[in-house]
Amino acid sequence: MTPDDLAAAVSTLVSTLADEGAFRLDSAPDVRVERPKSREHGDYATNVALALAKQTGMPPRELAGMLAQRLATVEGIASAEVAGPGFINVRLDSATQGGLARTVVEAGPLWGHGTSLAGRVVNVEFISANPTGPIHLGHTRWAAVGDAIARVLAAAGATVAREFYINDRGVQMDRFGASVMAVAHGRPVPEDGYHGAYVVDLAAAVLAEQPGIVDLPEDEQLAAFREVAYAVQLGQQQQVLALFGTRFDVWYSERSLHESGAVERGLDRLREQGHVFEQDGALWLRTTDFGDDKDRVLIKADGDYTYFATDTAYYVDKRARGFDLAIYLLGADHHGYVNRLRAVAACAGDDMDDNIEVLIGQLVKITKAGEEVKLSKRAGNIVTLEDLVDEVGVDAARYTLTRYPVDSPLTLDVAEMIRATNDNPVFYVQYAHARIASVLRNAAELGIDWQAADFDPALLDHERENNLLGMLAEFPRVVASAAELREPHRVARYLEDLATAYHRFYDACWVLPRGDEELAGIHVARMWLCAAARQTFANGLDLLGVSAPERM
RNA sequence: GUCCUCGUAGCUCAGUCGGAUAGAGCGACCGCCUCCUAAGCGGUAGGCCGUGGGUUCGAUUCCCGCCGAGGACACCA
Repeated sequence: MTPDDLAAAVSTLVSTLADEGAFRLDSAPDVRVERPKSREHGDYATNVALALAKQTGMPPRELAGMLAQRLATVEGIASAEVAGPGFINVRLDSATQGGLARTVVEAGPLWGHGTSLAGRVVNVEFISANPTGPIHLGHTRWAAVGDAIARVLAAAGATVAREFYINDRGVQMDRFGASVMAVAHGRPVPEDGYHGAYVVDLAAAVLAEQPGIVDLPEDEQLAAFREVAYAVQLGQQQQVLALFGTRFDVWYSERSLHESGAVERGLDRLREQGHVFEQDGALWLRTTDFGDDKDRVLIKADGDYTYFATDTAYYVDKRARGFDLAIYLLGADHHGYVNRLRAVAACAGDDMDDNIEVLIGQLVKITKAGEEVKLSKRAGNIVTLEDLVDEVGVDAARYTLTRYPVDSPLTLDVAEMIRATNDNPVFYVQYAHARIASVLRNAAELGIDWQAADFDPALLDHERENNLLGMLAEFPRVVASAAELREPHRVARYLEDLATAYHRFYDACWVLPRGDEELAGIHVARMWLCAAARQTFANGLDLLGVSAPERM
C-alpha cells in the first residue's frame, strides 16, 4: 500500500461517512497523508480531521475518532489512533507494507513514474549559449538542471523535447569572427572583441580546417572566419554537452527563424490578436496589456527587427510546432525577460499561466581559495564545463549542480569541490546502490534465486526494514512533485535520505545466510527489499542523469 | 527609484501548499570491522529559522514594514 492508496482510502471513507449523514460536507477535502517525523506517530498520519473541523462544525478530535474507528477496519491497516489536536496516526500491517518491495521490483525502470502530466507536450529550452565561446560554468548549471527537469517531466508522463536556441545572428557573431581572424593574423583582438585564450585555439582550428582562408579578400575573409569559427565552436559545444550526458532534440538556429519566414508569421499572429501598434515610426507590441512594465519595440524606426521581435517569433513558432507548454530556463541576468515573455504569450492569444513558463536560475558563483572568480567570456576568464568535468567527473558535477534549487544563488569553491570529491553526497548515494549490487551479486554466487523463492512480506517487520519501506513508498510522490514544481533537486535530496535509510538497514539487518546457515524466509524477503531499493536508486539517479555504479 | 529572488548550525545548503521535538553534508570531538563494500553505522557539541508587527487554536512557513545580500530595469545583442 502506497501513501496515495492510503489517502484514497481516507478520502472515500470521508465521503461515505458524509453520505451516511455523520456530518455535512460541502466540498471534498484534499486529503494529505504524511510520514510523521517521529516513528511513535505511526507509519502515516493525516490531518483531515483538523482540516474538516471548520467545514463540518465538529470538534476535530471527535471527527478524527469517528474516522479512525472505521479506518482501522480497512484491509492492510493494523491500527488507527487519534493523537494530539486531531491527527490520525495509522499503522500498516507488515505484510501490506512489505508487499511494496514486490510492487517496486515488478515495476522496474518505470517505478516512480506517473501520469500527472500525461497529455502535455512540453518544450524545454535551456543553455542557449551564444556560439561564440565554450560552455562555461554558468551554463553548466542549466545543462545539468534543465536536463533533469526534462527527465522528471517525462517521468510524470509529459512528452518532452529539449531545445537549444543558437544565437547565430547579429553583431556579436561579427565581433566573434573579427576576433578569430585577428588572432589568425597575429594581430591584436579588437577592443570590443573576444579576448579569451580559447580564441587562439579556435583560430588554429579554423586555419587547419581551411588553410586558404587568409588569402581571401578582406570582407569575404571576415565572413569566412565567422562561419568556420561558428561551426567549429558549435561543434565543440555539442561535443562537450554530449560528454556531459545532456542531449538536445532540437538545435534551433536563429538564422533559420528569419530564413523560414517565421519572423513574419510571428508578427502576423500578433497583428491578428490586435496588440500591435505604430508610434514614432516604429512598430510596437503592447505588452503592458499583460503586466509588462513598458511596451516593446518589434521593428525599429530604421526598419530593422529588434531582438525582441525574434524572441516573439520564436515563441509563436514553438507553439506552431505543437508544443502546448514552452518552458524557458534563463539565467538571473535575464530576469527582466520574465514579464515580457509572458506578455508575449498573452499577446499571441495564449494563456500566460498555462502555455509559457519562465524559470530563472541564480548564477553560480565560483570561489577559488575563498576569492571570487569572475566569469567573463570577453575577458577570457572562464571556468568551462570541460574543465569542471575533467576535475570532478560527470557524476559529481551533475549531482552537485542538481541538488540545489536553482532559485538560490550557489557558491562553489573549486578547490573545495575537488578536495571534497570523496565526501560528495553523490558518492553516498551511489555507494548505497553499489552496496546492494554487491549483496545481490553475492546472493547469485551462493546460488540463491530470490525471485523464484517464496517471498513473505510480513517478515519485514524490523524497525529499519519498516523505515526503508516507508522511504521507498515516497518515491512516486517525490517524482511527481519534482515534476510539478520543476524542482529536480527534490529527487537528489530524497535519494540522500533513502541512502541513509538503506545504510541503516544494512547495518542492522544481515541479508544473506551466514556461514553454513540455511536459506530462510527472512533472507529472501530482505533480498526483495534490497532489489526494490536498488531499483529506486537506479531510477532516481537516472532522473538526475547520474550513473548508478555496480561497484565502487 | 521601481520590480524580482534570497536571509535557517562555524561553512555550503535542505525543509515550509500553516501542524506534534527544525534537518543533511562538510568541519570538531568520542565510539564500532576474526562473515554480505567502513565511500558505512552509532553518539556528543553547535539554532531568538535576519528583524518588528499582523492573521490563526497553532507561524520558520501566509501578509505588511524595516535591515542586509544578489539581480533586472535600452528603438543593446
